[in-house]
Order: sequence, then C-alpha cells, then structure tokens
Amino acid sequence: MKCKQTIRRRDASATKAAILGAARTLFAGASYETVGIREIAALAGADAALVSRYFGSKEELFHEVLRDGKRGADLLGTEMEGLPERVAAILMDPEDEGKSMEDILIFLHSANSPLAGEMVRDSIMERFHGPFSEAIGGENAMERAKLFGAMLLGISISEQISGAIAETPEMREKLTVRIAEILAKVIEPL
Amino acid sequence: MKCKQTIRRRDASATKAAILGAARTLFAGASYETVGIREIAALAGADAALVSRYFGSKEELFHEVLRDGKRGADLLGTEMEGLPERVAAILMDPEDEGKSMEDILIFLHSANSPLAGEMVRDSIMERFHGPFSEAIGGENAMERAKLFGAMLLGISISEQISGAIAETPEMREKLTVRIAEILAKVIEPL
DNA sequence: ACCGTAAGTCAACAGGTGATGACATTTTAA
DNA sequence: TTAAAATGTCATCACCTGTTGACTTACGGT
Repeated sequence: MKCKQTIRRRDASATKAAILGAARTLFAGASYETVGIREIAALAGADAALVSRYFGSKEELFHEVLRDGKRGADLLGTEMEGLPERVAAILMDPEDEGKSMEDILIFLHSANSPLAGEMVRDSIMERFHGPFSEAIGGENAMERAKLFGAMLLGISISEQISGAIAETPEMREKLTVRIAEILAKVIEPL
Repeated sequence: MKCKQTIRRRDASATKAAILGAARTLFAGASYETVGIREIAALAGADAALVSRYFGSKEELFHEVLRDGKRGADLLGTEMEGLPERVAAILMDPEDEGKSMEDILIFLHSANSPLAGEMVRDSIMERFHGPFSEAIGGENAMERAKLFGAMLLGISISEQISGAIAETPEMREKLTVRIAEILAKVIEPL
C-alpha cells in the first residue's frame, strides 16, 4: 500500500506555484549551484521529478524565479519624497527578516555563478539599476543608483549573515535614522 | 612518453602555496560549494590529488584560506584619523579590482554555505567586526562597526558583480569623496 | 653514480547531482 | 460507470564531486 500523504489535491498549477515559492526561498539563501532540485521539491512538498517536468530544467526554473521577482521600483516606490526613510524602515524592520529584500539576496548569491551569473546580472540591470536610476533622475543617476543598490545589498546581506545589527528597539530606532541619513546622502546629486 | 610541462621545480611548500593562492582567488569569486578541487588545482598548475593530500580536505583548505587572510584592522589600519578617505580610496582604486577586499568577498560568498558557513561567520567576527569595533571604540562601537562592514561589503560585491561604478577618472574622484563622506557618517557616534 | 625518499601522477571509488522515461494513481468528461 | 487525460511517483541514467591508494618520476645525500 503506497500512500504518501498528499497535502493538497492534485493541482498542477498549485504545485507549480509551490515549487516556484520554495525555489525563491532557497535561492535567497544560497547560490544557484548550492541549492538542489531535491531540496526545492522537499520544501515544496512535491517530487523532485516534477521540478524538471514543470519548468524544463533547473536553469529555467531559476530564470522564472528572477522573472517572478518584484522590480526595485515596485518595492521602493518611485516617489522620491521620504524614500530614504521608507527604505531604512524596511531594512531595519525586525518582522521582515529580509523578505522584502529577497530579490536582492537572490541576485547576490548567484551573481557569480558560472551557469546563472549572466542571467542574474542582466536582471539586476533591467529590474533594479535601470528603473531606479530613472526614478532618481538628474545627472549621474546611474552611478548614484548603483551606489544606492550597493548600500541595500550590503545591509541586507550583512543582516542575513550576522543577524540583525540592532538588538534593542531603541538601537533599532537610532540605526534607522542613521541609515536614512546615509541613504539620503547617497542619492544626493554629485 | 608521459611528459607534463612542470613549470616549477618539485617543491612541496611552493606548490602548497600555489594551491592556497589559487584557492584564495577562486573562493573570492564564488561560494564554497561552487569552487571545485580540480578547478583550484588547475589554476595552481598542480594535480587535484595534491589538494587533498597537502591540506587534508577541501574544508581544511578553506579553513586555511580564512586563517591566511588579513585582519580587517591590518588592511584598514587602526588610526582613525582619515580612515574614511583611506578606505574610500581603496574601494575606488581601479588597479585594485577588489584585491584588497578579497577577504570580504570570501566571507560573503560562503557565509551561507551549509558546510563552511559557521567557519566563515566566526571568522568575520574574530577578524573583522571584533578588531574593528575595538578600533572605533566609544558607545555602540559594535553596531557602527557592523554598519561599516556592511558598506564595504555592499560596495565591494557590487563592483565585483556589475563592474566599476565609476567609469571616468573624474567620476571616480567624485565618488571617492562621496563614499568617504558616507563612511564618516557611518562611524560617527550614535 | 646510485639508491632512498620526497614529490607528483593516474585511475578508481562512493556519493551526490540534474534529468528522463516507465509506471501508478487521481481527476475529469462522456 | 468507465475510459481517457492529467498529475504524481519511482527507478535509473550519465555526469561530476571529493578523496584515496597504487604507481611513476625527480631530487639530494652518500
């Protein structure tokens, strides 16, 4: 009697979504080569064979994860007024745990992968640096956008690695203000 | 007639050093699992078997690479006067190509590895955040040191991924000043 | 010059990877 | 109800990984 506990009813699109979500989560935590198909399938509660079946290959699955991500502008908003404060608040939100910055973490972990690297670098340009430098506008917008991205990246990955920088709520508040100031300085025209 | 071009004379300590150097270079560019022993050996101009033989295992080799790295304080100096300017100059130096920040890149790429992650996180604390927060001193030194590290990390990895932010020498100069200002603000007491 | 030992090479291993095709089961439609 | 289509499972493949042992080659002391 073979009977594996199937949580959800047979539903191709639902399992496909579950796999995509699991892949997103895992790729945010480690590089393209480190994350295995079986691992993704396990987290999604599906069979490993379905990953290849539904997405064609691991590489295409990863591509789909990238396509599925939010654009930087969607996350941060295009309204420049109060942007540093908004972003700082997201970065320091203890509930968030880097979920808002998931795309950035995915970028980071696989940007140097021999197989997925080029894909990632294109995606960074198209989905982040591009729209964001447009939102900033003015002279040297791209340079300032890249610097801004570098800050987000640094803080996000640092928190993922070493845990939250701020431990107490008061410290968090102070740091939020500080980071907002820094980000404002980053965007400031050169 | 088996005759492989042996560049250097037979010298165990020299090959060991070559392997260590190659490993350092490659681990700065990709994660612990992504970099293969055969790849390391090829770059070092040695046989793959020697890697395991001389270092015991890939894990121990990686450990050695970490131990071999400079301490953050060595690289940046403990003299606080003019530190932001100095660091900014290193970050924007087009000749450097992230070589000074190699340790940081190594940290970054393998910090989330299931096998090497813990090792790396310990190393970050011991070799970077620790001495650096001591050098900064004052209240909330650790928090400011972590934020400082996050900036270095973000800029280094961003440059490695997308190439240099500044393309012209003038732009580079402007950005160096800007980054120095930012770093100064980061260190500033909370 | 020779021989022992250090240094390097090669082939093979066990285990893990992504991928695939045959099979089993559930769902849907007639 | 029953057959066909859709969905999920399993066993297996070829390849790649880190590691090891047996082998060959080169060096240095006598």
